Amino acid sequence: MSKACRIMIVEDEPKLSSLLHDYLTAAGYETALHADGNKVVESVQAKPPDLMLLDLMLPGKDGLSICREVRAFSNVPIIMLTARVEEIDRLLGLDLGADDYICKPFSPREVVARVKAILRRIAPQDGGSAPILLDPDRFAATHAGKPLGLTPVEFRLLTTLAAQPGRVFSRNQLMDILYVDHRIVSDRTVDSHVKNLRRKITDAGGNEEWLQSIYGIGYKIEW
Amino acid sequence: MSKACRIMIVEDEPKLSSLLHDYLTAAGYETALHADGNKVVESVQAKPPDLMLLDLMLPGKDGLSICREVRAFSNVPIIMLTARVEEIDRLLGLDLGADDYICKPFSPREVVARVKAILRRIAPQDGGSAPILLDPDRFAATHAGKPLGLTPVEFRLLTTLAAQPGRVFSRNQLMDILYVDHRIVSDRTVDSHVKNLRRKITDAGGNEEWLQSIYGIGYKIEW
DNA sequence: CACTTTCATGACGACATGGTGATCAGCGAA
DNA sequence: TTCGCTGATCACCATGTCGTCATGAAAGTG
Repeated sequence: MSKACRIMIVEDEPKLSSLLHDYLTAAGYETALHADGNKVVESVQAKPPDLMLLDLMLPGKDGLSICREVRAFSNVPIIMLTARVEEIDRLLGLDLGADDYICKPFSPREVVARVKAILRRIAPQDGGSAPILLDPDRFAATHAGKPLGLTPVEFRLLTTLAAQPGRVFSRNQLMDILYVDHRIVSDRTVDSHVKNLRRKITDAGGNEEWLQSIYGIGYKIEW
Repeated sequence: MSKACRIMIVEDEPKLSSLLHDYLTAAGYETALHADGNKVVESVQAKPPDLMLLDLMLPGKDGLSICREVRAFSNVPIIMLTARVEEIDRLLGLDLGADDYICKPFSPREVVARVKAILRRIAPQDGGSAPILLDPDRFAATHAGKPLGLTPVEFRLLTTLAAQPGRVFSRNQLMDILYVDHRIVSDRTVDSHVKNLRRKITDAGGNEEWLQSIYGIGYKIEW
């Protein structure tokens, strides 16, 4: 399976937390739940998530303190959930170091959108999640230090897919991106490049399941 | 009720944008204006609007690139504004992921009507009432985090029904939507797909009564 | 209740799709 | 030129998916 981003949800209202869990899971994230503020900081220390959704009002330790304490040792992105708009200004003034603030009631889609936005923003510095490193400048792809030795087309293909892990690209989309001049090539050409790419990935010690085909749809990267 | 929806208008012609602003405001929406394409993507990331009106030809970054970049992190509805009818076909072929295309010159009333239509269409998704979540990008349908593992036909069928919960679709309507090429298939084929879909829904812990048959009419989703 | 229509289900064959290796053209370097 | 590399296409096979049918159950009708 994949190494999806882990989102920690700290929210005492069960309906809200399960709603968030469902939407985030559907968007390809893993979730970790805390219904009160008691063990949150320890949990973040033990197993740091990739992002935190932190309710302000909590039984046990409140979100404000949690945010401060976490910030003392971690730069993990934090989105604060607040009950009232007016609070946001106050929180901004406190300079907690949270990355975003969302006011209840919120649409789960909006939350997912902001999560995606933040994770995307910090993605470049987050090299840990992707087992294959891509360096456009050097035109080099490496896995565990081993260079894959990709051809130009293979490199563009991998870069495209890896830019949005989990998203499925149709062959037409891939060809549009691979060939800016919109030349007409056979669908099977993509298959061929995928085949070669998979071989080079496994040759370098990678997992061939990283590059998955979705029957009747296209291809995606999942790690 | 929820607060007013924010519509982002990206249009370099001042007369047009102020016209759109006036009509949308009159219709009860808030607006955010961009006269060129330079900071649009950043703005969408920072404060996602509920819908975007995006002109194709822009100073700075063009609408095509903006659409692609926004789609990389957001499912916000996008309506593209184009100068010529012929362009629409080309844009459709590029599979940008825009939700609608409007050709200049357009009547502001028409734009407002389409905006309303799209926001109404996606509104149900915001409620969080749907127990099964659909993500076209990932080609993923999940219930409580569990993936259903749908085939392309099943995914289209479920998407169609779930887009308008409660509405009954006849088998002919479903076939029309499932097969753009209008091939002739037996009515019973729909039954088969419904059967498989129901099984996968229940396998994932869902309720098989969600997908109901209406005797003599067709099928509907009810949740 | 008898009869008809409609639906659910499992099985099966036809077909579409994906994986793979072979082949060939284009192209630059030796 | 020949060689080697890249990239595009094809043929073949395996597998997944789809459409249809037969059968029995359920729903509607008179």
